[in-house]
Amino acid sequence: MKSQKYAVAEVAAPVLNATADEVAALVEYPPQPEMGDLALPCFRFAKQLRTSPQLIAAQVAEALTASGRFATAEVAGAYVNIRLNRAEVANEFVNLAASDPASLFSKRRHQGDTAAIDYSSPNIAKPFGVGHLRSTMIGQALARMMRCDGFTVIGINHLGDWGTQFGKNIAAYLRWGDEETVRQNPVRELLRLYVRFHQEVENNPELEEEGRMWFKRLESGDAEAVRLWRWFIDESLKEFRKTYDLLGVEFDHYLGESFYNDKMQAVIDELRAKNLLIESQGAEVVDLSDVDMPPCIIVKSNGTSIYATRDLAAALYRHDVLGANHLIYVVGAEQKLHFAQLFEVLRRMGREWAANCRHVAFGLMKYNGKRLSTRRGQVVYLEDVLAQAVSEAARIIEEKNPSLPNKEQVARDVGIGAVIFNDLKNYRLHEVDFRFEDVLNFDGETGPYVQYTHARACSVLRKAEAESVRVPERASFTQVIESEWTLVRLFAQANEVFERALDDMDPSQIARYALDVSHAFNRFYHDAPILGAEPVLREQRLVLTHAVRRVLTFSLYLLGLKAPEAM
RNA sequence: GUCUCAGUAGCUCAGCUGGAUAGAGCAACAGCCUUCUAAGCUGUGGGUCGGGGGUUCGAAUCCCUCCUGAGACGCCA
Repeated sequence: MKSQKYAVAEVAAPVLNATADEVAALVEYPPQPEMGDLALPCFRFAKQLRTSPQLIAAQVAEALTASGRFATAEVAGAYVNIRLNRAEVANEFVNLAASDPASLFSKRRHQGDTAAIDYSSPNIAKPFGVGHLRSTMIGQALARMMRCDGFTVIGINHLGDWGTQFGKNIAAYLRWGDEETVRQNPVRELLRLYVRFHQEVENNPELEEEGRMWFKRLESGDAEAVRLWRWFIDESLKEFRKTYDLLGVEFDHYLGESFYNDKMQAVIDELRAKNLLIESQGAEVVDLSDVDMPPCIIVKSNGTSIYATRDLAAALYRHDVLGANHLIYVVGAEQKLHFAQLFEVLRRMGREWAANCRHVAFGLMKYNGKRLSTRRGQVVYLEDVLAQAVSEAARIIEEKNPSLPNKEQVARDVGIGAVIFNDLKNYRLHEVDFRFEDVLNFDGETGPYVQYTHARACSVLRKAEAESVRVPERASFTQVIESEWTLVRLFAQANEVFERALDDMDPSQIARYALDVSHAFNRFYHDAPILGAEPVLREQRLVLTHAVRRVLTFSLYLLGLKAPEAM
């Protein structure tokens, strides 16, 4: 709709003694569609032009009408309400949506840029819970959105595969575990041992020392410690990959924290060489008091490094070795300060690309209003949630469409889609309270609703084919009824929605858009015959249906959902 | 204590860089399948936009203040 806003602005600007860009920024959508397609409020020109806003609006309306570029331009108080030439706009956007939905959304503003996105990043030997869905799916959606906007995207799974917890894991395993049980159910068994460790430590404090001892051995390369550690990683990854396969999530690199063990000294050396390190309470830190931030600890008082050092090494690796000039971190909001410090230190190290680093924070996932504690063994496994959603989808298919071919696959696509969409539809910074009743409800503003709408559109197109009705590549629109026009307007807004979603790093805006298109199509489907319309109208409506189908497929793709053709 | 984020209908949330009577979904109730998939469509009820100030022609939106909740605040990541 940008081009239409600008067209209005071009004509109105001379009347308002302002530039077209200034005016274009003021053009908005009227609250009620009956008022018009676009509106220009004229209040703020009153002072400069020394006339009433109403009079200014009248002059603007006159100029817009005289230009002949719009269907109507009417005054309503201080507003000018503009109606567009429906057939013209429909010809432009419906045909574009039908032929090339990616171009409908994106102008590929970032051709030539490379972005490394850090997302999902679960901890080894810990469960993959519902909480990990957030980083995983927001990251996956952003990866696709950024790729669509021209970025070369590098997806990185920054696995938590290092730290003192592995000393505890090893100690607990050696005391109470056995190979066979772990092999059968690695993550659940390792968690059980880990939880037991924390329980027993209450009465038996020397266990802590045992854990520390095993981590020291691991650090110094002790064969037994390294063997067990690697084994935990392998077993955990096998399970994680199963979940990623279900979700359809992919990474270019699995690079755990341990990968940077030998890359941190260089960071420390560089910071020291650049005189950024100062001694403080026995530790070495970068002082950030001049930007009102607490110091960033680089070397602990016991001489070892810390996560900030590791993250600096990882950032340098992503830029210098992987060639990324934009670094994106899809990590919980609780690490906000840490990333602010990290980016500030990078800037002080002279890395001008620090300005392109972004922490895409998200709110905590709670369960029945409570925070889950892995350490206490409170976990809702994502694989259990997905399985329940899939069986609910299967149940509904059995009830509504038992003759559907490919039932199992569709149940998977829909059930998993419901879980993903439920997570992506809300603003990422909000905390989400995970509740099965919400996730397993497939009515209303849900993934299955969008998928169902897509399947409906597919069904019409299939039926056309079966009746040997040709669906042309493009149509020439003549008359456009209200319910069609709502769809056309949405297509015309796709680019604005997409760019805002990307600038805000907010997939929920794509999800809302898909819901809007779905609702508009369902209304159209209900109101107007498609196949039953007379030939000229039938042709337009089939192209419109095809456009809806492609726009929904594309939106669902961006969000990481499958688009079954029947359900 | 300081900082950050959030507070909109019974519940879950939209509301774009301030703009016209604050919108959806769920839940409740009432309609719509001899016609392209009813996982749909339509309608009804439901709101002092946390409270109070301020800026403005105009504030859910910006500023101040208070209340509530969450998170962060040096050797976990």
